[in-house]
Amino acid sequence: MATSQKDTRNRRPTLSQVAKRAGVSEITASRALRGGGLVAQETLARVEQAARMLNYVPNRLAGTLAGGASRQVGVILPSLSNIVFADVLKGLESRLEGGGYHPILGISHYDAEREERLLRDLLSWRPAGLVLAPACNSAASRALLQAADLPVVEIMDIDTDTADMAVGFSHRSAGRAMAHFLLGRGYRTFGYVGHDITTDFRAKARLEGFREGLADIGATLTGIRIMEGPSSVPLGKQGLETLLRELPERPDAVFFSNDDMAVGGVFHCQTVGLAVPDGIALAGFNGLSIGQALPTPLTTIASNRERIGFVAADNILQRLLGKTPERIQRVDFKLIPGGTA
Amino acid sequence: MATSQKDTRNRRPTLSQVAKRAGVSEITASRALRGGGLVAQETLARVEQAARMLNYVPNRLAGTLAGGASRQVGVILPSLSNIVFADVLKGLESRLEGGGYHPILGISHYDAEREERLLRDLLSWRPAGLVLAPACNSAASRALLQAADLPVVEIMDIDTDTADMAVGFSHRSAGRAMAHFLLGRGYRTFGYVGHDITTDFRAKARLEGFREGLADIGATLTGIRIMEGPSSVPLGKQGLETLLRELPERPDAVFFSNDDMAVGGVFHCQTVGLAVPDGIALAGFNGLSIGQALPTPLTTIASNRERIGFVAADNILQRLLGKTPERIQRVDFKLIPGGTA
DNA sequence: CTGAAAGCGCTAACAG
DNA sequence: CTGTTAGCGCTTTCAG
Repeated sequence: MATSQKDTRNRRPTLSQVAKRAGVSEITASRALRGGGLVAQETLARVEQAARMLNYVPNRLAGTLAGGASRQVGVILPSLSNIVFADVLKGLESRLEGGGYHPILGISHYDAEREERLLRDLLSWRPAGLVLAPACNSAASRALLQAADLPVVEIMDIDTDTADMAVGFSHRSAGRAMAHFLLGRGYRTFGYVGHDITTDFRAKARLEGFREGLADIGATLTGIRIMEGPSSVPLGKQGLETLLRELPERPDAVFFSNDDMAVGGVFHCQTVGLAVPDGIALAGFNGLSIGQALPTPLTTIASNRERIGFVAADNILQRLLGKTPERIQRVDFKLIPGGTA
Repeated sequence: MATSQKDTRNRRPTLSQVAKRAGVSEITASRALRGGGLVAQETLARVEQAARMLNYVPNRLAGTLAGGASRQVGVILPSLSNIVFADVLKGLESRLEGGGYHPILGISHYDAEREERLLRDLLSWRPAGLVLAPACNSAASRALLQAADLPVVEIMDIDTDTADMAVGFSHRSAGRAMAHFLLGRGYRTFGYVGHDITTDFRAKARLEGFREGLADIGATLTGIRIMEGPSSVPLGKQGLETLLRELPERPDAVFFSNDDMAVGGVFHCQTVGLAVPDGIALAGFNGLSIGQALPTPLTTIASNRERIGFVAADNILQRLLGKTPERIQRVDFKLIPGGTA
């Protein structure tokens, strides 16, 4: 009876079975399997063989609960709708994987409440660390993080207050940089086409920076078009079309919330036969490969997203090794002149 | 001494502390917090308050170990380099999140050995289920899955043997469909530009299907250009350029391994002033929004990637509820005529 | 180098 | 509706 119950409930071999088979105690089997040379060569071989024969897969829930380190890292991203956060995740995963760690993922959809719930959920798995691209700056989230007492890396922007560590660059500065570049090219009237900035506060920071940059010589935005929904190529196409229709005079240059949107702008111009950059100059943000493959490469600002993910993961791992990386790590943007502005 | 040790090691409040504070036993607190109405209203309120005051975050490692269901789902994808698998992951996450589950992620990089290691690693967390886009068909992986005794969904292609459940469509059929469509349009000579098909066996299946489809009327591929590295817009651009340079006669139509590559092809034609589709017809695969936003929308085959992820997650959850979804669930492709072929 | 004992934080199984 | 008892599978002490 008791046997049959065990059979149905959990047939997976346990460490104790491995130990029995190898003729050693549980703890010796444990030490052998975890490596570290605390066990005689011969014993090690016997345990390893026993494990192999039984097709043993350790139970890390038990291991972690008993005091081992977790080897899971919580990751909260606001979206997976464009390649940007996929790139970040790729960088994260590649560094974590190297250390034997795995990301547990949550998507906040730029929603504070959701972010908070995710934080709680992921924390309940007692991860070794946390990486998040904050969707906003909620006090509740901050409190949770502070109390959690584990390495936390906030990624993408470094302008907001940091609970623990931050990796990324200043989006505000990026906006300013683009403003200055376009001014340097001689453009004097400007438009902006963006996706929903009430949710994407980094896009908003870029826009603010852009405005500040223009203000440095007294220039301003003559037209702004904010589209609803997540950014995309079609949305940018539609956005530029709308902006130009609404505006009495065509601006010299248009800055887009990101490259997806800007490529859409390029397509609009191709469609209506408007020359770029002579008829109108266009600039994006992110440095996606698609923009660079256009017949006329897109003027944009490259962000090193994969590296941001990689460095963030690395910071967590460093911390777990007892080191203390810089609180704020810059992975800076780079302006790409391109040919559209 | 003992106290100070406890302080440093783990200051997080436990269920027992919550229980004490609420004046009930641990198990009552447990029942209260898990919901289900097994506890008196008043008791529930007291426990909830105690938990809130202590800022209690349950330890799911302990919970799962003690017999609860895991609420983690292992996910293995071959790549995050283009939007395709990000879309899948998005669909997966959105369904899992609704059920209170979270994905633990691994990227196989189309490598069998790596996939196997990931499988072991993820299994060691005792997930409630597994979703994977197989990178290949390794026997070792299959054995692991069979022995694991948990719901497993293989996604993307449904042509290969399925260990448990499968969600997706036949990539071979997709290739055939495109061949037939192009033949129907009157094209008679064909080229192919792809990325590395030794690793991406789904792209390979599409190519084989395409060949078969052409063979149905005795047509063949006059030129094939396989590029190294992961697919991208620049790679497709370069690929078409190379193909056309190498070929004595320009083919009527070129099929690309996917939309990223095909958009690159479109850009090449724009660059050299080759008319599409009159000078040359181009077709892709995936139905990415970028292709549809081109001045001339790309002829392609749309795959419903987000839905594949969603359905896969749903199958896992169904299974955990004791239901038995169809072993093979079709989320079919759809040919989009577009204007480039 | 190996082992015995104790316990991580929680929940299933029985009782009341 | 609530409590007691006994683990889950592993690792940390502390002893040899």
